[in-house]
Amino acid sequence: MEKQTIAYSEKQNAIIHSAEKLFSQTGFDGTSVRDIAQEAGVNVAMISYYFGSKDKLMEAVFEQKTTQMRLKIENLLLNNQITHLEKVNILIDDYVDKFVDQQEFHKIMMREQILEQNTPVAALILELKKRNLQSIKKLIQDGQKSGEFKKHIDIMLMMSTLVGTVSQVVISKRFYCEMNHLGDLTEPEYQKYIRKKLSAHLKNLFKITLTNDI
Amino acid sequence: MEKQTIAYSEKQNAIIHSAEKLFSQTGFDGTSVRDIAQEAGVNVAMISYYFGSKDKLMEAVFEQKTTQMRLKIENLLLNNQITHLEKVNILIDDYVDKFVDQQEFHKIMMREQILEQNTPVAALILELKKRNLQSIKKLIQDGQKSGEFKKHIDIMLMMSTLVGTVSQVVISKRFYCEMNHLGDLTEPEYQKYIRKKLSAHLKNLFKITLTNDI
DNA sequence: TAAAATTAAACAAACGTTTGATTAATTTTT
DNA sequence: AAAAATTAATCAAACGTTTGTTTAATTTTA
Repeated sequence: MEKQTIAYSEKQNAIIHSAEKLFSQTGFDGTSVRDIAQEAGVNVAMISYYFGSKDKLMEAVFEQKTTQMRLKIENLLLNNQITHLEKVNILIDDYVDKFVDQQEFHKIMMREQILEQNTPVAALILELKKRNLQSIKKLIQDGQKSGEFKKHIDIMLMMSTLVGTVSQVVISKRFYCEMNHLGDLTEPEYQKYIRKKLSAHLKNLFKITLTNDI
Repeated sequence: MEKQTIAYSEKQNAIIHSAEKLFSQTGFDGTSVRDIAQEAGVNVAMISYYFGSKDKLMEAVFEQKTTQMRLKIENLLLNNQITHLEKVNILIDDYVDKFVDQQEFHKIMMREQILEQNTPVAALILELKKRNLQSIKKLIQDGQKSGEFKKHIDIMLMMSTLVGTVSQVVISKRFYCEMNHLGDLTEPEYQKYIRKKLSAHLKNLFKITLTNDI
């Protein structure tokens, strides 16, 4: 029984979108419902009217985003035309793209993870991470059975390196630009740049960690 | 002209310590000055009296912590008895220890980095990161000159992997325990466990990335 | 006794939410 | 088809709390 995606009206989408933007920029507690209403161009009351509360609005943001957020691993696992390392590489690119494209939402997610709370949102994050980890575990184990990958691999640690490296680079944009003298890059230019860098860096890390090749 | 550390009274230290704890647990905006005062066992007015404002209290937390936070790299660079890779390994352990020991403060730092603001606190973080990166750059370059390290190394990316992996593991404690069936570990036991895991994992990553050895 | 520390009380401002009224569109009844 | 009833959307205003900060009085310290 799949949970069906709720169809929102234009105004509801405007509210969700504005909330995502402002939660990302100033945090949940740092953003007032009046800020959100103004950004979305609606009356304050509409937030309670449509979503019930500020907390429920946050949940709505998560419900909508997490459904788009799942890695495209299920189909990938069935493909027999490519090696397991190539599958890993595709996953890396997929993850980097998702994080860079949806970085506003990912910043919200990161902050929520740091707060160790038992909110519905925290449960959603945990569920998403579990699902992704299980799929990747399967992929790695297949690679091990075929002899393509090493035997002893700590998948949790490798995932932490993947997720951690990407988030670190994305949230350190200012620092990264200043240190590498990239000051004049526009946002899309910077995104293109780090996407490439991150992809190559992580593929290399995974290759030398997973495989027996030099 | 070194900025001298301010000597705080017992009550002032209690306030700073409580603020650090609560900011870490519920965020800056999610923590009220009354919460802090109660946790510290002082009157609300004492916060304004001693620190001027809630923002200034946050700065005081940072001022105090960031001075303890610098990597012990300066002395390390002068040591000629050990290889450059051994120096890198010491740095990794130092960083892992600092992050795990001071994880409350590190969580505050992470959240502040995600908010892209131009606060005094953001400036302090940037300064700290710059200083650490410069020292590590020096260490890597020395290793390259001696032929111990490869020629083309993206130090920013490697640092992002170090910082990112550690933070990811620390903030994902619940997820990590559940996935690895470590539910019954006490906090110190868990810390000991991930400290060891992280250290070995990162040393391995750095070795195969930096050196020409297999 | 002068200075510093501490307190309860008060402050305006901002917070999330609710209210009652109004509009416009839709449905039901005549 | 006209009239009446119902519904959903929208709004300004107000609600009761909580926010960070200040005041003025009191106690403690030196």
